[in-house]
Amino acid sequence: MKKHQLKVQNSLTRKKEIFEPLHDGKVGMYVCGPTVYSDVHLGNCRTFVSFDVIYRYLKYLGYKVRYVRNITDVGHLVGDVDTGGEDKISKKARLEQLEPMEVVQRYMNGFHEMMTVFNTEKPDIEPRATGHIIGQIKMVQDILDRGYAYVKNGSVYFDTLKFAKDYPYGELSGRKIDELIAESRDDLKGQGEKNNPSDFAIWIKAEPTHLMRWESPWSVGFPGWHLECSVMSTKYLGKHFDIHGGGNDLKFPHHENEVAQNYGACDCAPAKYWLHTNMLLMNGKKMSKSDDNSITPQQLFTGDSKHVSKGYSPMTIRFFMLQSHYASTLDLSDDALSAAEKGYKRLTEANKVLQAMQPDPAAKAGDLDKEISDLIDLAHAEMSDDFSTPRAIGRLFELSAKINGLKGGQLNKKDLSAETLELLKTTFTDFIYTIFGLKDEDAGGSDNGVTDSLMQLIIDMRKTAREQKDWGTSDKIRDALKEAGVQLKDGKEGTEWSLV
RNA sequence: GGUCGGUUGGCCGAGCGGUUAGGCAGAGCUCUGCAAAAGCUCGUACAGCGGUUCAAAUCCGCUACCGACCUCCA
Repeated sequence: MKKHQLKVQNSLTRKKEIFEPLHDGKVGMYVCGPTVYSDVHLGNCRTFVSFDVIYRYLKYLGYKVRYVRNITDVGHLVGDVDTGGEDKISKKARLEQLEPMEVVQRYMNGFHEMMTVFNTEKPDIEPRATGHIIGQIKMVQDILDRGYAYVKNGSVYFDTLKFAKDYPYGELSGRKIDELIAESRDDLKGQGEKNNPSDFAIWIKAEPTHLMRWESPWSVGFPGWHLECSVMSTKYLGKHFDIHGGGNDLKFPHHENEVAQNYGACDCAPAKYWLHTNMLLMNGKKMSKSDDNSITPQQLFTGDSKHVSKGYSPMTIRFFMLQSHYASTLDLSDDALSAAEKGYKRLTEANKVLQAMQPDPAAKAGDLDKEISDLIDLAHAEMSDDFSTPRAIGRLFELSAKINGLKGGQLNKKDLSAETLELLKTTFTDFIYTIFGLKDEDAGGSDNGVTDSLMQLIIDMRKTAREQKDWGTSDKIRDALKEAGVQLKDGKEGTEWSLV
């Protein structure tokens, strides 16, 4: 099979580029993780599912990937430093009368559980900001030494004006420093200690009531939010690494300032490729914790929300997410979810049929063989084109029609070579499980095949009834099973069943 | 207000200058004892108005909506 060149949409250049890792065969990828001050919501999950697929696909292509995804457990403020911003973790701890680390542990656990439910692979390193305070202090010092920051009353601010003279500040987010300054003229809000409104804190002096605090050369305080990512990506992936990812909403100011800090500290650009996932919408608006336009994964599973008519399984939701491109917005709706649910079932059923299929001994490669090989090749090409899961899924559906056609006798198995059948099988397995990270949910598993035996017995009894043209009995069996949620499927080679 | 992005058939969602995306729903046909499942076929979508081109959903301009970022958010 031809190997397709991987292309990625680089936010930094706003172009789709051929992916070339800095070190042959290896990829370093840093993704901004969650701030663990409350339950994850579905929007977070979408981003991490997107990067999970990217991680999986890179590995599938044979790269040795180091995937670093941080946990922000300090430094992320509510509001601005100057306007009395409070650390999110600290605030939650104060409100719930918990230790800050208790808050962190609680929501980090919840986050991990949800990531498991969505079947995402664990990152190779999951560093936490509080574990890297020394590194952060060091970087603040480096930035100060190189003249891109200044100290004010124990806090340290990044000097964006100075920086912008030497480097292109705003490159990533498309901001212009002049406009950022100009904006402030209209905005009469107090600038506080900052020399310029576009400056940002890299070390913050802690108020006496502040729970999380560390000694530093400038004050007892805590690091600025953007700093942790600069420090931890550098520590684990090097000064210059391959991929930096995160949600679209982090582009500015978070990622922009991260870049500035890296240049500021060591004159080096952190990532070669910046990948940004787009937002999950609900009712046409960004799903957001701040307003109530948000649904928790749990609510979606149980259907306990005004936004859905019923519950949807984690894999249905994962599949739903993969049906759109990671860089497009995705609008969550009940209709879309139930369509995804049926589509997902169609795909998994086709896969079951496929895996049970045996090649025809007299098989010869014909037109059908080529059609199928071409579709397989296309599916790979789609994935290599900026991880286009929706198009790859489209190809899999086209292949599903072929599979069902072979099974139903509309297509002839003689036209499909054993090699291509085998390739088709591995393709489905690779895509569904390895790359898309979907997993079987209805596998009852623990009843030692009792269900299968029972079903076989019932199917046999119905078969006998049908042979005797006892339609009353056979239809009663069929209808009663349907009522119980079991779908009988009469085919050329006998009857099969599946859960509805 | 500034910057950027979007507007595709009943619903979701690809598409980045010429070719059927795909899924769900719907219609017809085949198969079936009747169904279901499955297969095949079909609906003549591209916000509006201009322009460029042999050719535009796709490029350019204007208009209208919608959204994101600019302040914490994946």
